Amino acid sequence: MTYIISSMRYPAEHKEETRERIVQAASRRFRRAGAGVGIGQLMKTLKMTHGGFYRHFKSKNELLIEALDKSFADMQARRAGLTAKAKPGHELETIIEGYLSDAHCADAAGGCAVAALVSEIVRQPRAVRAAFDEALQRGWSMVAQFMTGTEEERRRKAGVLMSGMAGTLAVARAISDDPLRRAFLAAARKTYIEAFASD
Amino acid sequence: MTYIISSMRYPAEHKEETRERIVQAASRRFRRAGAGVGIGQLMKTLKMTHGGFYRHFKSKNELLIEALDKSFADMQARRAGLTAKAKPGHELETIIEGYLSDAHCADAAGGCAVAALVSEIVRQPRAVRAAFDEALQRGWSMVAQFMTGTEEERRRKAGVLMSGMAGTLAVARAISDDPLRRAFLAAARKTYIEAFASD
DNA sequence: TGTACATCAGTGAACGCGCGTTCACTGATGTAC
DNA sequence: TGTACATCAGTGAACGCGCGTTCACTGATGTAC
Repeated sequence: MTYIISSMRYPAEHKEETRERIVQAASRRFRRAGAGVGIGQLMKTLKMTHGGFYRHFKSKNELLIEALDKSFADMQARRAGLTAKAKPGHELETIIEGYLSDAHCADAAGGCAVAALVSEIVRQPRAVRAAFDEALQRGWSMVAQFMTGTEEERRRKAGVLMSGMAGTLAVARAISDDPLRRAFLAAARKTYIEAFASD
Repeated sequence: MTYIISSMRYPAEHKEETRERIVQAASRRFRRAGAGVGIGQLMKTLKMTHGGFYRHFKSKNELLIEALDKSFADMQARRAGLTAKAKPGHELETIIEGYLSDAHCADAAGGCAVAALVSEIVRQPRAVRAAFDEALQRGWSMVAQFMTGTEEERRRKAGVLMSGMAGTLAVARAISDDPLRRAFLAAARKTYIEAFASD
């Protein structure tokens, strides 16, 4: 009974660590290069071969789902840190400034998964879409706490704000002229703050 | 001299017609299924084989660019028709209502290319990105005429509005629950109209 | 402490598949006479 | 009007390539004694 468990050659952490390294790398890669990134390319980054991948995940979709979850969790954590340090009553402003910053625009790999992958998600299998969907709602309700109105209203407002900013950020990334892109982001920050954080 | 010209077997329109049918089909297909759609699949829709494609385009990228231009042109035309029929002073409201309508949400193939393809565009070759970029600016300046402020301000406001709505629409398409999606779109229409069309 | 054995994370060849692109061809049509 | 010929839009086999996934294997490590 305990035989099976005690016969593990590696410390239990070893495998778990590799798995996490894969999820971590995938989370960044997918955001930077899209959901079309191959298992082979990905494993090469980790100095491993593609075959070993299937010791950890039963399919690429399983990885995509976990990588998305990781992206959202990281974003959530960073946002929590940001709002905790913000002047009370200015949390929304801080969120908007951060989301539409030049830094976030330049760092797709470490940024919001919605901005990086929106239009690709609709084309993914049901399970992936469902994971994305859920994470989305979770992310929004965190932002909703800084809104005014009934709970329903606050959740909706948060959704409109966050999805709008995601679109704006994604479009900003498609603008190739540097000063134009920066001016566009600045205008967007101003507009979103006026519309959502000026009560 | 005239020999070469006069020796064409088909009426000059024939080839041009086929080419236009390809662009038309591609324009819809790319918006529905993403830029990853294959030449083979596409030509099959038109009851042709993939080989003939290269009589009309020198590469898939050339088609992508033309299909994007077509998508933008169609959208522009539809928008012009909509605003022409709108009550004077209510053009922006009409644009927002139309863009964030349930109908547009359900019709990705016939809808806005930005909402359908934003996050994929950044990963396309330079030439494609440039075409997208230009079309974007053209589309925005059309909407800008209904804004207030200096020309610069109006263009920026138009960009923020349109890119925000594109993100919101793209996210709405990822929401799988039907009533939730509709409520989300309704909330978005209200928010965008208040923020942009209530002067 | 030293040796025999079991485990299994990771390797790399192989699979079937669809991709973008090329190319020798076919056959319907137009023109020349 | 009838026949011979030229054109070229469209066909379909073939190419090299990367994909997701499978699988027999290797070899470093842990456990049993």
